[in-house]
Amino acid sequence: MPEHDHICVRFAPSPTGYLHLGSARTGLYNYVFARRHGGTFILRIEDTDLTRSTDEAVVQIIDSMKEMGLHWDEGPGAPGPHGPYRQTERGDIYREYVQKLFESGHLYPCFCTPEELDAERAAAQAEGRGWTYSGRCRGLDTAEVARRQAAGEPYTLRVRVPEGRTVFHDILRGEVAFENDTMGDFIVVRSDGSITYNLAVVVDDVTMEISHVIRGDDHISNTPKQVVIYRALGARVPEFLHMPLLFGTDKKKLSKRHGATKLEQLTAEGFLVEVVRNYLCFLSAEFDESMITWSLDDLVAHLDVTKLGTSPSIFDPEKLRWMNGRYLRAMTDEWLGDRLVGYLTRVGFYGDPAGVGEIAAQGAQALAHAVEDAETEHVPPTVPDEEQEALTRAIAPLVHEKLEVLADFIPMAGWFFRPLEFTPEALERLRGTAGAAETLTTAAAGLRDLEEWDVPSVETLVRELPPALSLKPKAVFAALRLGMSGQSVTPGLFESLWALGRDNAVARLGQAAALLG
RNA sequence: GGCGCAUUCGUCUAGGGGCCUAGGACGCCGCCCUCUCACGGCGGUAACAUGGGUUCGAAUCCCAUAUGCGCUACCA
Repeated sequence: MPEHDHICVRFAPSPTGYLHLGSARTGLYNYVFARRHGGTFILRIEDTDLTRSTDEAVVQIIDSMKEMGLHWDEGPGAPGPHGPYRQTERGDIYREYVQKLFESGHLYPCFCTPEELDAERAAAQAEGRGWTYSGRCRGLDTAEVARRQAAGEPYTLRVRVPEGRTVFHDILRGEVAFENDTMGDFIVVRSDGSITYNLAVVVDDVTMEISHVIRGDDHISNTPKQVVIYRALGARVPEFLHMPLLFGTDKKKLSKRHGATKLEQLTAEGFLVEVVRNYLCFLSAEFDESMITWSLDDLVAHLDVTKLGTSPSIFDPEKLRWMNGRYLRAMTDEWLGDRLVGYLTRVGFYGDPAGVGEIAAQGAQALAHAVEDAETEHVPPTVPDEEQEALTRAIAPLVHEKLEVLADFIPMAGWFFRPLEFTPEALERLRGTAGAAETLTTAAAGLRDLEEWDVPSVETLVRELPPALSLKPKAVFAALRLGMSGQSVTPGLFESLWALGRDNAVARLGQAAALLG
């Protein structure tokens, strides 16, 4: 996009809640675009809606941005030449521009009351006609305006929209045209003196010298109004890029009903930010496996925002899971160990392995909700003791290829951290396994007497068991697996026994054998 | 209602007039590998919204229709 001397983009969320994944995606693309073209990335908070905006939401948005690694050049906490960066702090600027527009004759006062307008609108609706403002106050002469203002009649300021059509360029769709009479003379300053969204964005984008407006395509219909304002201001109209929206699996705009829609919840479920970030980028773009492990810098180097698709994409948790697993497997065991320790700490696993295990058994979302509750109440997570941390790192290689999300660690390996325990079903299964008691006692004795405590020795011993006891290997493995863990699904048997440590392994098998007696 | 945007397997997409009996990925199914669960490998299932044009030839161009979404506010 080289025709601009300086590329400057902005991401402008309104702080009415946490950072929605769809918005996160918009922020991402803005960031990538800015970095790719050596431009400036501004974070602007659109908090003109006082009733819905909260400072807490601002903090959350900032946290999410930081977690994704999206650093802004200018914005909250990063002062620059285009500040302030919250709309509520830009009142003087807006007033100045309203003055300008008014003096140049692009604005006129309108004394129509909301009631009158509503009535007109209702009438038009009843007849099945479209409605736009009639322009009744457009031709009021100055004397009358002065008289009514003096009388204290409330009024709004409307834009004198010119005849003709408004055409703008969208990078993804080309020329988009609107007939001007479909927008009517719209309000830009309310009767209480506050200004409306369409004016605020334009003034902000003009004063911030934004060269490219990258936002969701739900803004396409607003764009012609904004273009009219740019023209009235004599300002250069930026390039637009309206990205397709993100939907849930029911083809509706993504919302809380679709489960995880915010980054924090996804990471609490065991997804990695890096993966969520990349996944968000690859929607609306061609998928290539090598992209899975891309870093933010790779994204900047390879992702061409101007080649996105134009139809809405659906957020597919299944594919995200798969990508997460691929990413995990591409990393080293040490890396996985670090991440697991961090994740398990966050979800409170080390403080209560059994309790967290139960919650996790109800599903990743249940776990995420529990984490969210703890975090909003600022409950400090329990850090692992030395033994727990070492055990986690020792197990990491054993579960590495079995994990799709980090949370999968808990059902797969949580038993390592708890005393041996059986559900009635598990015990039943152990009883039903041929030669279980004999297998357990023999194995326990063998392990106790093993010369070297390493995986090959354990394996050799265990593999000698079936012929020695005249049992099928399957039966022997099943008995030992159940006997050491109380579960029928675990990481590899030999490795698990080894990781347990000799004493622990022998003790567990002994306990299990005792239960059968 | 008006205006706008969108429309290829269930999902993400490739495709920009003949290379398409439409390719890849997730999911799903089957087989192989295998101590459970997985990983991995192999194979399979499944789509051009509909109707008209234009053209020797259309998933690709044009027009309608349908469907979805958005805007149509003194919301952002």
